[in-house]
Amino acid sequence: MKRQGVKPAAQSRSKKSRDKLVAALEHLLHEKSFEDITIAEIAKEAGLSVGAVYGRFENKDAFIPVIFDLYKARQEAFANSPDARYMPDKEAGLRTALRTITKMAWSFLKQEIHLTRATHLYARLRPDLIGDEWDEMLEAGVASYRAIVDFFADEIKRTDPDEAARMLGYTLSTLAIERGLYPTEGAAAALKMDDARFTDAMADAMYGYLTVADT
Amino acid sequence: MKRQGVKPAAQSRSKKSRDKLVAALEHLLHEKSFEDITIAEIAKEAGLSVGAVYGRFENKDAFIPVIFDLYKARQEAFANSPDARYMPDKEAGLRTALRTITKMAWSFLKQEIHLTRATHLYARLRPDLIGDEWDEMLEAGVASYRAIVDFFADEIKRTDPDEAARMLGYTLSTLAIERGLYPTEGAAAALKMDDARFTDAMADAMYGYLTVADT
Amino acid sequence: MKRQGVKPAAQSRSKKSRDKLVAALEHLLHEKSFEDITIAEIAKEAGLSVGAVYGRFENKDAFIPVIFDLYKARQEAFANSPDARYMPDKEAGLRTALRTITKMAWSFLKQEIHLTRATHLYARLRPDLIGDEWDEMLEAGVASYRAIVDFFADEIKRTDPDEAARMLGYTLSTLAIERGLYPTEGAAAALKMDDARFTDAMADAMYGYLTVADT
Amino acid sequence: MKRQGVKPAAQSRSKKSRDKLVAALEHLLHEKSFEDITIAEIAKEAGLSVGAVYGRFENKDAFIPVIFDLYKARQEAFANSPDARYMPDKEAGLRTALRTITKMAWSFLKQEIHLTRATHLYARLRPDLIGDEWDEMLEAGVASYRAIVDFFADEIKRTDPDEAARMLGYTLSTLAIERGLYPTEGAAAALKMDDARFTDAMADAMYGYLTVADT
DNA sequence: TATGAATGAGGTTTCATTCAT
DNA sequence: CATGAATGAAACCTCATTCAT
Repeated sequence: MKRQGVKPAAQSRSKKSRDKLVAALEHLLHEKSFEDITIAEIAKEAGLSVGAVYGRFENKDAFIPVIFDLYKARQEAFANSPDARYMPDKEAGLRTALRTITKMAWSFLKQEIHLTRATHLYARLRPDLIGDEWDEMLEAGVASYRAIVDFFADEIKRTDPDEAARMLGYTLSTLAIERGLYPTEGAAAALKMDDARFTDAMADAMYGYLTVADT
Repeated sequence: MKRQGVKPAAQSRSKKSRDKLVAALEHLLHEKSFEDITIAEIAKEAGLSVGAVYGRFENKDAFIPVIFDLYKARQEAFANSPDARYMPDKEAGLRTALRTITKMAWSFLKQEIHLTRATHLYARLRPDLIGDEWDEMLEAGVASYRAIVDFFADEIKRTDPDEAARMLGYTLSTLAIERGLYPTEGAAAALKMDDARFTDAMADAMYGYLTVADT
Repeated sequence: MKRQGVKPAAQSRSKKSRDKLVAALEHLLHEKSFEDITIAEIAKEAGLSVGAVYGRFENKDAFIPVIFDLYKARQEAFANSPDARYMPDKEAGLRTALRTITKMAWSFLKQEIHLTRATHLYARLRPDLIGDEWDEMLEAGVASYRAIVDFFADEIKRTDPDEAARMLGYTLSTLAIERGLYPTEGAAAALKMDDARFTDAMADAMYGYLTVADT
Repeated sequence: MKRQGVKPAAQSRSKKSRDKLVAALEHLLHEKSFEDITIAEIAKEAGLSVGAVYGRFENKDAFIPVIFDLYKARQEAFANSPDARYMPDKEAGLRTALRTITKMAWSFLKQEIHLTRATHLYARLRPDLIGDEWDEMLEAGVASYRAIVDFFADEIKRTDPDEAARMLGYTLSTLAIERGLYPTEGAAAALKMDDARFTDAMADAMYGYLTVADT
């Protein structure tokens, strides 16, 4: 499915321009929100003209899906990186598995805070601009959590493994992102723990959730 | 502490105008984000002129603390309402207590989604505009969770009750807000549960967390 | 002639209010230009309300003649003060007389810089708001210079004493005001002399002018 | 030194727009004060849009240095024009030289009254917006007067030639500007002379000043 | 008459988008 | 295709003046 608003790159020069613009945007996202970034700034940062931006992107909104795509690409890259190569180990048990997973997720988040922030924000502000891949990505996440749940089925007391996997995904993602993005504002401000303690606490909560019967 | 940017109201007419403006803003927040609301709209909604707005508020930013205050007031009102009158019951046990609490919190959230959304957003976008009361509110929340933790001390295995109370507060608040505000976007989109099941799941996760030894 | 725009004061309370307003305006003129002073500021400085200002003055412009009147009153007060009691002395001669006069004029100027500035500025910006008294004041000045010219007629070579008196008034006033009001800006900035040397230089220029035959 | 607030023009179209804006401003200055001129008027007069104005000038204040520059350029142009080509002549003497100079200065002033008015006003209202060139211009003026003083050294009785040159510059400039800009208001209103008589009177005053011993 | 809240016209400024070169 | 100047629709904000209390 062709992404709406993004123009095709007929020449390789264009492809390069597009990449420069995306890199420029990502760079600027480290400093300020997308809302506060102007087209002129993106152009300047990319070493291109304003007109060139509109040669590649139909309008400013067309950059938003790019942020999503970038985020998704980073996530996939991380999933395939040595840091994320993880094989669950029956011996070690569910709790250890969860602790490993939360550490990995946290590690990814720290690397990509600016993209996560923007993605997070615009998934809420402009949900209309996200494509179906978003759902696919979420479902892929659910599937990988489901694999864990199935792998440790004997330790787990939840009756609905799909629901359990979804709650697992939702909770870990939400808790990590909130603290990752806004450690000093909002609810996380009252959380007086270091990162290691925090990831373990999340793992413990999930361990408790999974191992408690849902009557 | 006088709120910066909000002008004092010497006449009662002025007080009424301020109230009208605040009510107008709150009403508009149901429909759109603060960013997208113009001063002219607030004025019109309040049945006043643009100048009257500036007579009460130094500039548009001066409305942001008002949103915080409103949110805080609603929370306090809820805490003192019959809906929130809850006495923990030793017989019923920790798990029941947590399920009651999550239901109550969820109920409040549903009532005040628009304020929560705005508060949540601007606590992140403009942290400079929040006063110290925010921290006080957070700490009050921690204290109430601490009371629960202490009350059910015999059921709880966590060694650090303060840390446990903070994790409790952080998790419940974060998970509820995320689903409450953005049920169909972001991580919550993959969460296929009804509200009752969701609040119970949160409660279970916290029950599991508290009753698992932290080795 | 009733001053246009200034309302009559029927009660003595009003008279007092008017005086308070005028004093407030004069005080504010020390700090900023009339243009930059708002009605609200004048009211506040006077300890009155905005409405009370409009009870005494039809509009903001109605304050301008007040500035003129104030200036005129100060000038008259100075003219009748011991500092300005000056009797020309034949023995001492014209040059000495001129030096005395320039010193006196300079002294007045230093006292009333803020009023002179405002008067000067608004005589140019809003000439329509000055009454006939201005011309009367100018002519009174010419008359007093004419008295000097006549008194020292034997030293003076100018054929037209009226013209000489007018040039005298114009030059002394203009040169003094420019340096007095804007010592560091404009032409005065290049004038590296102390005040005494400056007043003497003006006197010398006038002495030279009067004692040179006009062919 | 690049002028602050004025944006660089990369394309020649832009340069033309800037020129159009400056010309438009100058044209409007014939009719009203800078204060009373709006950005929209400048834009309209230049046949451009409001946005185009902000493309060339950071804000309204950025026009003020332009007025100064324009004034300076006009002065330099005049200095190099045939009208101002003047060689002092020992035979003719100092008095003749001064009369020629005052006539020339007056002639320039009459040509550029609107610019002089604006320059004069804003040098006082916004001294922060003038660059160093202003001082340079003043000193250049002093230097040219100093040349006259030195040239006619034998006729002159003043002991300090630098001071004499500065007083000469200050007096001629100040007296001419006052009458030139506000012939019917302020002190000049009482000056009943035609222009020729006035320039001669200024010359005579300066002649008298220079040829009187300063004891 | 006094008060000060309310009015609203008018100005400045921003920036996504277009388009002549 | 690239450039960046030009457009113009909003938005914010000010303050002299009015007017209900």
